Amino acid sequence: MVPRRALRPCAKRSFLVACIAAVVEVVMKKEKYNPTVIEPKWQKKWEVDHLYHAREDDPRPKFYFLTMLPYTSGDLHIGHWYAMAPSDAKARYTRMKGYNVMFPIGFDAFGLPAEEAAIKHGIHPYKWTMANIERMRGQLKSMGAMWDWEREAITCDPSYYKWTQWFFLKFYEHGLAYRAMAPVDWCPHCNTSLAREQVWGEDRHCERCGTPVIKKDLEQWFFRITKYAEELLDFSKIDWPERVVTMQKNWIGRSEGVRFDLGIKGSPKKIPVFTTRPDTVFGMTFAVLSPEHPLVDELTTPEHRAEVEAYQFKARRMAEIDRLSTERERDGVFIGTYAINPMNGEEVPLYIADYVLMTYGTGAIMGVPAHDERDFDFARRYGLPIPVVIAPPDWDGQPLKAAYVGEGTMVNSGRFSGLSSREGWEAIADEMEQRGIGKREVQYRLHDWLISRQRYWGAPIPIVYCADCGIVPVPEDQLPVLLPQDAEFLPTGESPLKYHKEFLHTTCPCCGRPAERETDTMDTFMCSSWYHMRYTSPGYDKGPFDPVRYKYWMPVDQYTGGIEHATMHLLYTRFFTKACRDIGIVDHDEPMLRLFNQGIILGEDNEKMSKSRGNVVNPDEYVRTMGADTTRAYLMFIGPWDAGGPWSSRGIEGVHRFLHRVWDVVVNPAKPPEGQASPEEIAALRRMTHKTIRKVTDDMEAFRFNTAIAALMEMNNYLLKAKNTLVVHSEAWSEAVRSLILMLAPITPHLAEELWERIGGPYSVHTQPWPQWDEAAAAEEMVTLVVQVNGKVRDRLSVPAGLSEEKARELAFGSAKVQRYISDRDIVKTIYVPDALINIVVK
RNA sequence: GCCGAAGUGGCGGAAUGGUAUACGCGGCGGUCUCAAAAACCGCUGGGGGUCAACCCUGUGUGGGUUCGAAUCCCACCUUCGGCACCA
Repeated sequence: MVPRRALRPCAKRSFLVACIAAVVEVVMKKEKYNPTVIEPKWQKKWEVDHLYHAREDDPRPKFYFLTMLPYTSGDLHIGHWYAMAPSDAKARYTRMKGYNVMFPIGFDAFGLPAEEAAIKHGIHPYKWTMANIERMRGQLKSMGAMWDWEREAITCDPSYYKWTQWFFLKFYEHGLAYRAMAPVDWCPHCNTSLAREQVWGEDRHCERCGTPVIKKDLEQWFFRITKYAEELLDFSKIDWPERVVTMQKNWIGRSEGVRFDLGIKGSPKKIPVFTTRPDTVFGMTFAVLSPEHPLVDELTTPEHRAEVEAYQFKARRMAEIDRLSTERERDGVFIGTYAINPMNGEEVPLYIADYVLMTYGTGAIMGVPAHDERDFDFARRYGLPIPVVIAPPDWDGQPLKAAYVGEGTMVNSGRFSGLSSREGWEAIADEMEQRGIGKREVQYRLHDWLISRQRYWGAPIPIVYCADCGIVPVPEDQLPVLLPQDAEFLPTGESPLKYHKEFLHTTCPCCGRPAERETDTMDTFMCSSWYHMRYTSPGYDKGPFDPVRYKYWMPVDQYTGGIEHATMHLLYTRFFTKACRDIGIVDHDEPMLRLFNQGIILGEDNEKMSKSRGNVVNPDEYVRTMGADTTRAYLMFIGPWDAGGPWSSRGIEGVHRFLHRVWDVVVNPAKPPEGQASPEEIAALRRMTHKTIRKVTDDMEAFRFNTAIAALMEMNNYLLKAKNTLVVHSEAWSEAVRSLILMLAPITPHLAEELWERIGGPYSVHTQPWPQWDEAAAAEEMVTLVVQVNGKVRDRLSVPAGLSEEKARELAFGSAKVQRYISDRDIVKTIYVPDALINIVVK
């Protein structure tokens, strides 16, 4: 409080004026909208009444509405609000439409930031995470969303990760989890390996910290997601945004081709290669192995060995360090051996080059410079011939200046010459298959999912390594493998588990002799791949979920969240479901039937919000000053939800004013003299009400919150004018007010509940059915008929709806404004769009 | 480079073949006030006009289809997002 004497004279005066105004208001009984009072009041009541607890014995059809769970980073920012408030509005709307809606919430609680905090501030990750959850719960509750808190799940809780480990064991048992030595992406800052999906951008940086990654050879655990590559390309059972579907398709990267064997001069060995262009095989003038190809050593002749090994060394260093160069030279080294083209018996030099990746196809390719850009560059560099075998449509027979990768007519291709490249593709593939030297094959870009993380704060991988028994899964009845509480966090970032003797040393579950535990933990995306399953029955302890309740709720009917998870969480969770189905744990194919991706909320300066830019919006502040309802409604009003957009502190004030005016319409209607409004006035009011219900219903269905709110604003503006007229005494007025409150309920739940109570509605507004519109009441009696001459608007006429064409034409031709443009011209024709427009075409 | 989305007043946006700019912000004018703020009421794309009627023009740029195009087609430009030698 400011001491009284600190007030300057003018401040003193305005204080007095404010006091007088307040007194006047009380005397006049004009009550003001006060969200800071009504919001906590209703939140408390809803909680006490378990208003949002979803039950399985409800007779209405079930609807599982889910929003991606938040990560326990510590503070709820406006981005969380943007993801959750509109989603809550849609869930509430769905409930009012007659569904038994479950809208759960939980926390994604494992992960690096907790561990970083431990290293930096000496606070245990568990404590840090739990404190954050406590704080976030309070912030989430201030939003007034209809979350069923009784279903809350926290992924770092042993009662949760026990089942994460259980899923791992099931996957292992069914051959879907395996351990392999592989060159993996390693973040030198986070000191852990990463899945391919977590490495981003041109410079291949770590998704979390931005540090460029390096390659490291490590023994790691993988999930066999590639087994599902083909099925994951099938989106026919789900209704997901095209954007996500495209991204997943590209990520999986299916390509059809032929795998065939190249011969080797002076050796019975074969080199399998993969190509998507078997039609170009006669244009092969060299072949290339990846530097890491297992045959390199054997096929390198002594006189080339030194050079080859130097290149291999260089390639390896490149893979580890030099990842920033975008303009990579396509160089390589001849290894002294010749490969044989099985189609024409030609001998071609065999190279190694780092543009051929060991991780795709067979790690070896045929080099067809005329019809592949990379091969073209390579052949140019080493002076290799570039014969054309697919003639471009208007080819003049001259050497190509660039690779031609399109379709054309086959030339210089033996008996295949003259075929179109498309026909030749099939013909050559057929011949290779008949001769037993090749086979049609589908390749995917997708790699298996690397789940090992060399960090502490994750679910331990339930595996024991025994000198005698090898890899031994921890038996189910010994789950969970608990994370030790007393771990030491080293600033080197190395996993504390490695140095925790009691954790590391154990006995083999198989033979009972001393053995060591796996010290890596699981990728947190493993935890979030099944959290939606857990929500169906969170306390259940005989399995990850209660099969009966699971069957009732699953699959998720509507999922919402950010697009950034398109090729990570959203792909993993689909894989997870399919894997569980094949194991027999679940009986459906897809986890989430419909998906909606919200956009990103930007700072007031139209830039991405960040502390360094100083453009971060704190939702708590707005909740304190303007209320949660205003903040919710404003976020929905900014623009289309999937587009995101910049925050505006002026914009939110506009929405706040709107809510004040709603309050004014409902709580403080004027008192016009007694009397009856005219039938026309009543019809007009009803038209407004029913048109608005129709518009808002359509918009809510399609997630168009911005235009729904605009329609409610229009209706309220109408009511503000009407409230001084006699219509306030009519049933149409009560209907209008009721409808307005009901339509606001999903968007501004506290305000709606308060107003609903004040008009005497039965508690709660959120259990009321959504209002229905009457098409007849919504229909316009008079419409504006636009009169055009040659497509230019020349007049606007107010006419009764449903006007006949003849009558419309008569009126249009009767218009003086129109006559000016048609009087001395020939009328070619008229076009009539009922209740909208008439266009007179003249010459 | 390839793939995808999008370009509309001063700003966020609305309109997906038929009145361009709904709704909100901002701005201008007014009411209330000693004054200001708040609130409320008007006006508000640009240019012209005897500032009235009215006219011209206008949805990234240039073409096209159509009686009529922000909307459909072609080419280009810009911005954002995804992919990164995937044979």
